[in-house]
Amino acid sequence: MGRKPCCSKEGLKKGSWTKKEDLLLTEYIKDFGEGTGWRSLPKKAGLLRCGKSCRLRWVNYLKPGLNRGTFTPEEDDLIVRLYTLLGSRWSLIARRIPGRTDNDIKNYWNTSLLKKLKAQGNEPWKHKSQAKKRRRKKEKPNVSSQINRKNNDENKMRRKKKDKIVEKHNIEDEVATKIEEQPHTQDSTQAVLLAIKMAQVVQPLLVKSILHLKILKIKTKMKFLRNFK
DNA sequence: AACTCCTACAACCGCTGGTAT
DNA sequence: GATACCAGCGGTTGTAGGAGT
Repeated sequence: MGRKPCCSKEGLKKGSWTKKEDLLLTEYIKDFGEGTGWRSLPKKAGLLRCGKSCRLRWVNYLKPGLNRGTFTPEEDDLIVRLYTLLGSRWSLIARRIPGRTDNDIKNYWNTSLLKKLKAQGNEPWKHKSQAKKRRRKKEKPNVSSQINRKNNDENKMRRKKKDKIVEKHNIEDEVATKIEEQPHTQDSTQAVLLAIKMAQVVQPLLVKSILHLKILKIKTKMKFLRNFK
């Protein structure tokens, strides 16, 4: 049984948002907050949009505190460094740049920054596409139930070690902070070199966190098998 | 003025992880 | 354990508007 697509329902509006729609969404979130569930929000707010579309509009455009101005050299520098280390994990990068959204940064990267870097002969590290990686996984024949089963097992384990995952996030934070602490440079060649250098510094931290999780997974499995006996 | 091309960015789509039942 | 739902993420597409001819 497949999942119903959320945005293909008949009667739902697509395309650019009108001022009236923006107002309805803003007013609703002002009154009831973001945490009421995006799925049900459009109906409650009187909008003919899907929840996903509402979320995107709010997060990327209407949310207070967004910085919609041009990117500063400092921001460019930070984006380059974070991209070199993290790849296209835009949400993670956006969290380190106040007022900027993942969509903003992604667009800016794809339309301006990448070209700028290429023109200067400074192509940053190429990271494997996350979506392609995901799609490759999906291409395996008839594996949805296997994946689900695997996911469930992992979910249970994850619940047990939630605290440990928090530790991993702390390490990621530590890494990002280390990058931010580096002095700003006007020259993008230096920025890329610095980023590579930083990647070498923080790599052991990330490897440590990944290994940590893998060990935990094995330990949990062993424990489960012992109990099963 | 009319057309084409290019750029920037808003919005969409498909997917995954987390969670509830 | 299986299934379904939801929120969020990242790649891609659509399009408005500006620049060039």
